Amino acid sequence: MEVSHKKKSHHHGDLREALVAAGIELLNEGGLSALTLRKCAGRAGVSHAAPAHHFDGLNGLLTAIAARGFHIFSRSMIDERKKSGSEPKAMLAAICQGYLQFAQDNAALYNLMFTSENLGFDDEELARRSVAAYQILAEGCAPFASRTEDGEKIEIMIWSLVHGFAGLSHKARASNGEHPASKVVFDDILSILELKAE
Amino acid sequence: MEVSHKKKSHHHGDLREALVAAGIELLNEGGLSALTLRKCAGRAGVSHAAPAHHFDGLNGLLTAIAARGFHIFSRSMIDERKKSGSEPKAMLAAICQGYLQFAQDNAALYNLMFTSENLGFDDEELARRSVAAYQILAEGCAPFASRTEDGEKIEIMIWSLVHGFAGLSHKARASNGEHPASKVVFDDILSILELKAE
DNA sequence: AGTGTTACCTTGACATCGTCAAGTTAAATT
DNA sequence: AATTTAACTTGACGATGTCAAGGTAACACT
Repeated sequence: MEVSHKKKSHHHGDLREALVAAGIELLNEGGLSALTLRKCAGRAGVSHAAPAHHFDGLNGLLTAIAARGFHIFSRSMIDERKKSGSEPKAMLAAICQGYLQFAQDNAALYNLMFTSENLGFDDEELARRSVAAYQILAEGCAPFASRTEDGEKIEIMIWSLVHGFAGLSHKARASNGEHPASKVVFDDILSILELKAE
Repeated sequence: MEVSHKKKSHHHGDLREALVAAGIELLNEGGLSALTLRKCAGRAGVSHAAPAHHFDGLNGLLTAIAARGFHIFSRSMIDERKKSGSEPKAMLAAICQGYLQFAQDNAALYNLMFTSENLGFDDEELARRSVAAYQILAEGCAPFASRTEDGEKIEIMIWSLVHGFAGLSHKARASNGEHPASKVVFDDILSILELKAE
């Protein structure tokens, strides 16, 4: 008996992973309304009821997809951070760049991760991956937390800022560019903050 | 023939309004997944296909609900602003308070308004109401736009901040209080900005 | 090697959903 | 009063999530 993850047994090679991948594909192609248990099953080449043996219904699949989303999300932030120098301000800007890049390239997945009502809060993998993503942003904020101010407040402020900007940018792209947020780039906003390290 | 709004004719008094109200009720009670054309029709006391004569399918109803949402949203910000003094900083804080109060009391409706893919972008009422809501926030930001900095950037920054904070607060309430954003209040974040009028 | 067990998947059914076509009833118009 | 039109109903269709029951291939064990 296996530990429940990574089933590589018979009929299908790794159905669980194939279903998650198919779900992300559908999300990118047609948004949340295009993501369907039956269509995921179809793309994976199995019958419509097969997913039930790997996930607790649709919400279970959504939870697994969100968990995978947070993994990709973290990678996007880390990749950008690696490309920046070691200067605190540049690093934070790079992390935010990775944040916004992911949100832009995976809009439907991002919304699923952050605004879905039906995710399993208690899922271990989802909790771990989302906390890990937050850690990256928090590390980027750490140099700017002076001893008088609570570092947590800085984190929440930056997180709110980038999260909010991502959401508004989505709407800016949906509307036909009439949206106020479309003309402004995030770096300008960060510079207004006049953050100072230490 | 009427102008399409405010049908007070026969069988039902004002079905259009009743359907929107029922939709908001369902949204508050069970989230987006509980919002159904057929259930709205049922609550309004009409048959399942009646809504089709007032809205362009489900997306049309969602659009009307979102438009009504922006109206309530604007009222919430205006109400709080009235309760504050005339000092610029207090006014902006009050507007944000009304913003966050609405987002908290109507979480599902708020998410529908800001993250739904299926709203009619081109709907006249929705566009008008959402622009009106943005105006309120923009007016609150105006005193802080120095001539050297583009006022629009300040608006986007504040909007991103409060929008992002609202979204994170939703997740903080969904998770069981373990979320970082739950311990911090928005006023603390606003004070970090050290905004100065003029 | 043969047998039983179990994990993996299929088939079929059901209720619910959005949508469409056609019909019905009541109001408005002429 | 007759006709037109607006408001709603009825019935049907395909798609969806979920459940129950069955089948099949891999594995375990004697």
